Amino acid sequence: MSTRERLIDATRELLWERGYSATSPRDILDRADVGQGSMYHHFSGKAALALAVIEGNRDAMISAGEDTLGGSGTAFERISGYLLRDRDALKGCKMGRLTEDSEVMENDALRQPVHETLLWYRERLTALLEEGQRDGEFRASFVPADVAAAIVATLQGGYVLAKADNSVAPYSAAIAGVLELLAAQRVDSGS
Amino acid sequence: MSTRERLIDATRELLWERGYSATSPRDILDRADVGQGSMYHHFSGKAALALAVIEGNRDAMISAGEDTLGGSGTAFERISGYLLRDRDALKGCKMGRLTEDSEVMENDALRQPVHETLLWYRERLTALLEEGQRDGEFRASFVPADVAAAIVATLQGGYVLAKADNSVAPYSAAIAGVLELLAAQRVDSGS
DNA sequence: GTCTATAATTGGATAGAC
DNA sequence: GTCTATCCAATTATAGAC
Repeated sequence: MSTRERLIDATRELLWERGYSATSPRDILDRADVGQGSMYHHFSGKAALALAVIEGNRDAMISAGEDTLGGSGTAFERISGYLLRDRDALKGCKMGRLTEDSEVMENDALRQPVHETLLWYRERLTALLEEGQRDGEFRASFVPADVAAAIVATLQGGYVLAKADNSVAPYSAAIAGVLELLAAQRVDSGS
Repeated sequence: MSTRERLIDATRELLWERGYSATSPRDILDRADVGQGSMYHHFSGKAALALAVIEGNRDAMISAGEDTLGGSGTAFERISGYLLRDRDALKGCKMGRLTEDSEVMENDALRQPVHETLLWYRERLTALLEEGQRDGEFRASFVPADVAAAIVATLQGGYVLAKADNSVAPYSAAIAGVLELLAAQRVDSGS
């Protein structure tokens, strides 16, 4: 693995674990086992390195999302597959956590890929819910864009609850809760 | 207002705006318009000052929650009143944001009041949803503790979406979405 | 109780050897 | 391309005057 790749990987891990502000160049160099000069040879500084990482995360997350949400099965099956995907809830979302990092939110270049990722998920879920309503799978009694936002928010908020509780239990409960409510929207749900 | 109170207020604002790690003693002293020595006279350091603030936030948030969730009206009315309460979504939750601050989560004393606050809300909403099911207001087709976690998570995640979008729109959509799903659980909802 | 001065450490970046 | 040495500012805390 190249020095550049080692820098990217170390930064990716640290941004996930501690965020941007709390990650120092020294932390990155120690974890990548690289000298001071190498980082400033490959990148103009900490912000440029972080930007490369965050843009890579955006691409990977959108790709993974399309694999799950654009797969086969009913809309409900695809959404529940997405929500129940195996995750380390105590680590949280590598994108979502950056929204609580002021330094990231105040830097338009860094905020942009975070924005694009979460927007993509809301839009993709909106399209899937609309499809479900059109096909008669779901009742027409909810607004797809609203429920899409609620689904993404439940995931993001589930991580918040897990971290506060130092336990995955409230994350799992939140996911289960939104699925129970969504299941009741299926026309064959018997309600 | 006493020097001590000014220190507390300045710290409360800064913890909400930037979190704990990104707030320096100097930031606090500047905003409180207090000299270096005063802070170390009233508190043992930054952590002790933050603890006083976070515990105060916990007490205020639980008190405000009981006012709304323990008020009059049906369970649905009280929950929608809580969710639709006027909030500055771009500022987010002063407690929730601390869960993304590693320094806070790794300090048990600081994490404890954050945990207690979010736990209290989940438990209070669970009790309210159970009450609604017992009274025949809600169907028995959902697990109260799951939906309670989903409601709190939607709020917390709604703030994440708002910050990423630099707009309150996705926050409002997420709240609307969870309310649309919950409304369908009312026995007189016609679904 | 509050102030200014200062210390020790870390954060982020640069210089220049190899 | 990578390294070590170094620089300047900011962070957190202490000392000691008033």
